[in-house]
Amino acid sequence: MKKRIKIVDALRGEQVGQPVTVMGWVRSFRNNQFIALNDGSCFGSLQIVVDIDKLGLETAKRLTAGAAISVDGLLIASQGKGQTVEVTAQQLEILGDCPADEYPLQLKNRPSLEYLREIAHLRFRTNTFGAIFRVRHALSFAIHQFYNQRGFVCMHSPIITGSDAEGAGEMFRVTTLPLDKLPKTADGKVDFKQDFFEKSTHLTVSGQLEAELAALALGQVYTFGPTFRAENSNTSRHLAEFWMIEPEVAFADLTDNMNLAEDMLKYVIEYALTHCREDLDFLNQRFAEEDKSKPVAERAEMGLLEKLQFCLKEPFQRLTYTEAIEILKNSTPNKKGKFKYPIKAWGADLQSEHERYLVEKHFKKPVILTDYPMEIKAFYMRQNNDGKTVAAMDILFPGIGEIIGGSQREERLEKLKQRMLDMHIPIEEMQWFLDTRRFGSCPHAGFGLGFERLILFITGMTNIRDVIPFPRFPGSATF
RNA sequence: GCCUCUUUAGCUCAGUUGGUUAGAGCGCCGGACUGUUAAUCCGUAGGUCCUUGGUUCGAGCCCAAGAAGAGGCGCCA
Repeated sequence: MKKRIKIVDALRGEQVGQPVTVMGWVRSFRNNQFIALNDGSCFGSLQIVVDIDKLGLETAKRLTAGAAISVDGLLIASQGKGQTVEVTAQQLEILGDCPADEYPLQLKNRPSLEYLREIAHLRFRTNTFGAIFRVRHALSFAIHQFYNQRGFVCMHSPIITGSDAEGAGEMFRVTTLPLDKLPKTADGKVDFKQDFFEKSTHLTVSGQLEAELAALALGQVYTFGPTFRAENSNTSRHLAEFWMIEPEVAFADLTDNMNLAEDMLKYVIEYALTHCREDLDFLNQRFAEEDKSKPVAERAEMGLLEKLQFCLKEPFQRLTYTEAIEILKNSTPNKKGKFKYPIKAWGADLQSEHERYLVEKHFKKPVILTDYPMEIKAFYMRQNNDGKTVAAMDILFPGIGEIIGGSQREERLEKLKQRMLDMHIPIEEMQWFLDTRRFGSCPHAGFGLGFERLILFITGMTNIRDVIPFPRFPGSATF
């Protein structure tokens, strides 16, 4: 293959006056003269100027939207308005035709996100999804960079787990047993001794427990991997397969945990703002247009970029569950009976409507809620001295709700065992986990960040199925 | 899983109280065009009105069931 320069580099204009080869996909062909060429290396397209007589009508007709071409030419300062550089074509080769009468993406059409979801294999080629997936990459990279700079070890926790006590919901079974004739034991149950791992196994719902094991030796670790939930969740915020970041830190308490989470979120937002400017500008514009079509009462108070910058300069609002209940109890919607689930007493689990009120109406900024009632939280969270709350924290973001859930972990063996007994967690199968508390236990804390929810927030998209290349959800594993 | 809404041309959508031959913009196809910027201009074609059943002289429109999609809720990240 001929050596090409990427369009992102060509647009920088440093090579003006030099012969170049560029390759990409035609976005549009105007006036028998101008090709807008995009190669995915950046949001923008490069203008190619062709001489129709030299090119020939037969070739010109094949310059349809989506066609892959290679162009040799001279990179020059643009002779027209609207762009700084362009390429005058000397040689043009069509690498792959794209029949316009069959190709579903035409530049001037406005396909809906729902329609693009049905052709997810092609939606990468649109402005919107190009921008989203470049931002997704940048955020992924920024997360690794953030933890690397702080001396964390990236830990690849297992995807197949033999533990069914991770405590985070319904799991997908992993098996090689023949489903049409399952081997049975004497008492009629499935005989997993004959399965691949000689035991019952599932896809992981969390890497946290494994991360704890590593953190109690390496000090600071994080996982960044796929996570699976077999829940029948039909919302714009849930996926059956999603990516989660789970840091775990030894010698850290709940405050350290909150500081780490807030620092990380701000770091990656800042990273996106400085490294994805062009893509975010487009998404910002898209967000504004979407907003305009909504009824006035539902419109966002801030634009996308404004919202991201606001998050950087304001400290997140930190308050306890107990304080939040007081605010909610005395809130106008609660008094006027506007909540579907009215706040009556301490101990109730907060619903989406309550979280949204706190974040979007009361504080108007990201909120960290801490010290939840023990009864509504997981077994591994550290019990507070009051005997009724645990050192948990949830970070709530506008529009998407819970983006981070975490806690200081219960490091005291007896308290942890008692809690597991109370909650019917099979202690015998969890000895490997309890060993951390037997041998050199120490205070430690961690949290889980839903990667796609972070991308939702930063891109201003509203459906989680639009920020992962090939979404998996109940009834759908196409592509 | 529950509630609400939607489904009309390739895409995005109008379609009046149930009444003749179902419309628009864009795209596609054909033509024109050497400084365009979602290029523009001219012309043509294109429909299982989601499916099935029902009411009616007559259904895109009313009723029932089903399918697909979206939004909200629950579960959570």
